[in-house]
Amino acid sequence: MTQVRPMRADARRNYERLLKVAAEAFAEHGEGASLDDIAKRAGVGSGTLYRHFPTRQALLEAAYVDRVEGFARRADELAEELPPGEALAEWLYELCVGTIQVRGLKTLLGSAVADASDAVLTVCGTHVRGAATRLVEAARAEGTLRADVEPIELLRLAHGVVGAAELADGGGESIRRYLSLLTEGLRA
Amino acid sequence: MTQVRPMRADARRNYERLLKVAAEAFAEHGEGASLDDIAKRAGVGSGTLYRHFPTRQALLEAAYVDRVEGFARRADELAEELPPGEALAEWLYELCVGTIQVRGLKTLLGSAVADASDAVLTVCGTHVRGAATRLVEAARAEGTLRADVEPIELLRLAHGVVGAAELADGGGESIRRYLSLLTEGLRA
DNA sequence: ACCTGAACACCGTTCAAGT
DNA sequence: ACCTGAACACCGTTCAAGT
Repeated sequence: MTQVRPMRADARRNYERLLKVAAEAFAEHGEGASLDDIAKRAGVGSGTLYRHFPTRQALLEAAYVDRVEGFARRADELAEELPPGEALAEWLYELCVGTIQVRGLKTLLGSAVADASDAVLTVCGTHVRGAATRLVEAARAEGTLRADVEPIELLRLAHGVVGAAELADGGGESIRRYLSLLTEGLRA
Repeated sequence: MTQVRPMRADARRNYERLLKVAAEAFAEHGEGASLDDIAKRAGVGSGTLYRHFPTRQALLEAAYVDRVEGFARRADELAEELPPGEALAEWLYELCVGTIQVRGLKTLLGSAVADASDAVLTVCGTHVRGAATRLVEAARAEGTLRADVEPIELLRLAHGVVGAAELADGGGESIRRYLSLLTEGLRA
């Protein structure tokens, strides 16, 4: 799971600088940010970047894992403050807003809830799925959420809501609107 | 609107070959298909591609405008065959399935329903928005659709459903499931 | 009027050489 | 053990030269 041998001092320094610069670059340019640029701005050779993070996905995940953990913690906060149904609704709203505001996070959360029959479940996937499951179970027990809706379905639909909101202005009001339509349904 | 002067014979031939090859390439590799490759496969210089289609978006739209018109015609067929509510539901289903099956179409339809305060409305946008409006008005009049839902909102949500279904297996069953959740709502 | 394709800029990825 | 940066492959875009 974790490093057996500690990193050499220079390696550790490079690793951390890369993470910091990568988070900024992804936030600024989205998930397609230039890797070469990230390496340059971190003051390391491009090979060093690839040594630490073999794929773009690996770097993206490492750069944003803190934020995703933040969402998971926030779920438990909300569960203590609000009735289950409201806690779930508010959490989904905050998750969508965060996803749309921090560029690069959308792809990461998308792959975290993608059908991963082949790939191993990512760290981010574990966090976000766990949080959703806790909120969903409470809301189901309370009787405010359809019993047949799975946590993963809710996360995928939330990802879809973000996509829909992006086609509008991408602001919080669009997200509220589309989440509300999803919750209430489209029937007259 | 249309060409005033007809194209020179060789220009017209190149134009048509580019469209044909582009449709194949986008279907195969998605919207990111190599433009250089398209030019080569069509047997023209890369400059010729840019002359006819200044942006990737322009080529994408030209290559798929037929299909989008097909969706618009299909809306009117369904409106004749089924009650308004069912016609709308079936059309959205077919639209989503088509969007997911033909790679490259998703981006095109996305930008067709994007908030276009700055850009001019595209041809595809006009078609698809018109079709949705006709179906929505009928369903509203029938009383099976919430009166406050705009056609453009429905199209954006459908785009979101496609995104959600892609995170699952991307098959027709996922689309049916997510469209159903959207229609019925999430409440117990 | 239209086409060609070389030229340029940019990016991802690998790997030989270095410490 | 780790780093560097040149080298290679690939792609988008422009534009001078050609018909």
